[in-house]
Amino acid sequence: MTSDKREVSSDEEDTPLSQTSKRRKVSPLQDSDDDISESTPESVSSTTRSVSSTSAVDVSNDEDDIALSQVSENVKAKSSGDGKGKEKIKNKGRIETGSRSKKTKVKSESSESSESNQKKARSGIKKIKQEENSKKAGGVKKLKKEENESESTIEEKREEEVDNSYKWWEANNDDDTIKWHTLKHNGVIFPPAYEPLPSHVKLYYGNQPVDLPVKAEEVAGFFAALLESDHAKNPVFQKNFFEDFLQVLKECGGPLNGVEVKSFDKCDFSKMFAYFELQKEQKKQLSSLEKKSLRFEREKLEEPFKFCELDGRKEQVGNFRIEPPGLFRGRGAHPKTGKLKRRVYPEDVVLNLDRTAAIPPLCEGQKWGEIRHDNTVQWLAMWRENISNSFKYVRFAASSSLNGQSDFKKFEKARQLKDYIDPIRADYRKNLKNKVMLERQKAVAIYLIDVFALRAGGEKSEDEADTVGCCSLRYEHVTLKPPNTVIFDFLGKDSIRFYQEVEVDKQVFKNLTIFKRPPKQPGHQLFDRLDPSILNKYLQNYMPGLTAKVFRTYNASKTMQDQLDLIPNEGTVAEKNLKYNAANRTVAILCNHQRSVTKNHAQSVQKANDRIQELEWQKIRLKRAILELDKSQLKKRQKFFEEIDDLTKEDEASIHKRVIEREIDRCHKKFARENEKRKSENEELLTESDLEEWLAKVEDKRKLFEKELKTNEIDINNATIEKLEKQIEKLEQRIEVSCIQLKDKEENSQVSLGTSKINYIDPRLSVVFCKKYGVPIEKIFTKSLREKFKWAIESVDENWRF
DNA sequence: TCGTCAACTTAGTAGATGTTAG
DNA sequence: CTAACATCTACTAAGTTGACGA
Repeated sequence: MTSDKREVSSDEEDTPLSQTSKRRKVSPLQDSDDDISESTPESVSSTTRSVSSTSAVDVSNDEDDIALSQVSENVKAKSSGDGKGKEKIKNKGRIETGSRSKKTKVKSESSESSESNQKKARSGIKKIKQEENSKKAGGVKKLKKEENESESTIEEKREEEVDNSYKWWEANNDDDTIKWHTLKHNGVIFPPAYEPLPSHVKLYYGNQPVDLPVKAEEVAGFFAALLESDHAKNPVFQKNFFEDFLQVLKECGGPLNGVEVKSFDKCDFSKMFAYFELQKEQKKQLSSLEKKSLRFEREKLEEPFKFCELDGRKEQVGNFRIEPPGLFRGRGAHPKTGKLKRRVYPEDVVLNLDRTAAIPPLCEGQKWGEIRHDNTVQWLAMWRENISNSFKYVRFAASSSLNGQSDFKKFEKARQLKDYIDPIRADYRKNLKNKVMLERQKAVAIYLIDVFALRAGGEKSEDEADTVGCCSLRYEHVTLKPPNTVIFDFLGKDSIRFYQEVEVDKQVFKNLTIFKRPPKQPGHQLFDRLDPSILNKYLQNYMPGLTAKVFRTYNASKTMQDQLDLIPNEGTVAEKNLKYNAANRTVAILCNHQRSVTKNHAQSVQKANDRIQELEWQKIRLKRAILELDKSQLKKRQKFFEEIDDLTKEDEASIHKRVIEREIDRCHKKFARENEKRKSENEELLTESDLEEWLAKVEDKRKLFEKELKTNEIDINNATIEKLEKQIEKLEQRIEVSCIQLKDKEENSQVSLGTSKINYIDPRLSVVFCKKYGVPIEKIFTKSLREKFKWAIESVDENWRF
């Protein structure tokens, strides 16, 4: 289930060392590289070790640099010998995130004036606030925007339709700070109350059954349910779970039968686990009718929550169910993994809807945490979660107009980058030699982001998994191998490993060397003067709205376009589909989108290989048969018979064995199944002798194979050369198909195509591909993707290019 | 100027559902 | 038809980013 792709190290220890509340970055001494010697007023000291520069820009930084020696304690230092054993130096002064003063800003209510939004100012649109407007839903009239660069201004469509066929992409929707004018919905679905276990199912401590209070039993159950998963084997998970479990247990007065639960190791959850398994099994056993009616009930319950009304139109809601309580399943080496995720109640939930909307009813005695009317955001409800104290949102579905619009914007922005990318690239190449360290770091960072599709890499707190992106790369994540090879090895988002050995630009290599120069050491930031906000601010100078992540979108879509361009318009739909997937895969690899190999991947590859080998064997047999009919063929068609001795005797024997075993197995199964059926229909059962009979046939076959192996002679019952050749041809086709499928399977086993398809590849590329190549869109986009990308499907002709 | 954080986007996985080989 | 396998969806964790406040 879990693959080795995600690196987990649970042996991490926080060592409080310094009192500094802030993480300090370490900078190498000013660059003395040969390539910076021209003098500019700004020029920086070129003395290697001492900082003598008085130049404007970098002085202060240099002073920082001097302070280096003392800095190590302020630094998030990870000494890692083998990359496994990590040691964090924790910042003591960290503030507990929990105690934030909650300033509820009510944007929508407050007037125009408070919103100094540039976008608004620039576009000079009159905001139409929800209040002013809610009555005339749909009849929204906006002033036209004068400076919409790329788009021709389409006349505003004033549609009254209250269905979901609203085509926002045909409307002129220029303001996105106001997300809606009216918004009505029915709230959220809360998880069902906990149902206590039957009294015979218990946690055991040692061999004593423990009578847990209901609340504690629930928590124990969360763990029990995961008993056979990797989580339950993770010591951090166990520890966090157990702490929270004991806490809950204490709060409800301890076990009812006085057992003292102290040590995790003595807890035996297996009875509980077995019970859950049993329940699962029973659920599976239900008749299809029962299942159907259960499903029907569920649908009925969910129906009101599935949709909401936005500006008078019906739109789908995404995650309308509140997340149920459970154990937090953090990814990678998350320090909080296993902690109890508490139950969310109505009073924890903030609803967002318009002023005139009916407030969804609750049960007697319950009330919503807050009702808000904020039309500048696109969430319907939210609550604060207790693991990292952040918010969870109930939002629109992916197919909603609002999400579609932001998607569209995202891709348009990425497309826009086309027009700026050349100067940007020229600049960062140039700046690789900039005398100012900060500029150089920017240049290298953008290079990495552009070329290797790294993420921005924001700073993370100590109570999250230690993962990095570009700006947060540390000394130990980059290994330099002269002349210009770099090995990246770090954990990125979701603790997915990024490992690449690549050749880089000479100057980039040089700079990385500088960035790693002593006194820097493992644990120190490579880009000690950089963070995403600095980088993004810099990027904005090139193009409004340009940020680090746009490069990923741009490069992904650009790559896809290039790959699609290479595909010849020929072959079957299936073949084209395969080619599309290959293109998709290039992108996924670029973005490092991985997935874990499935539990039985190896096995299924083995199976497929066996299968192919068997086909080969059959083919060879047939060829031998031909030769038996006509020996002279061997000389005449050497090529045709070249693989005839490919299989060793051992290979052949093992194939025989496999085939025979499979057939025997099949006989047994068929026998069992058949009798099962007859039994239920009260027919006469097959007897053992029937089975014997089948097996005897297989045995005959086995003997035949055995003989064949000895004599090399094939039993040709009245086959002709022509017939044999026909069969061979068929086999060859099957072999080829199987090989392609296998290859595809192997290549895809660790690569996840979905993420790039959903988030990075401009869907219009896929639509154009389908149109041009006559591939049905259903082959490429699943139903939900077709809904999400409706705007692309309906708006593009086959000449469109990214 | 800086840190914080709300809001939105991107991410992999578990389990449901659909498909197919046998 | 059934099991095995592939595919899809729901779920929720984990990123990025701009706005905000001190």
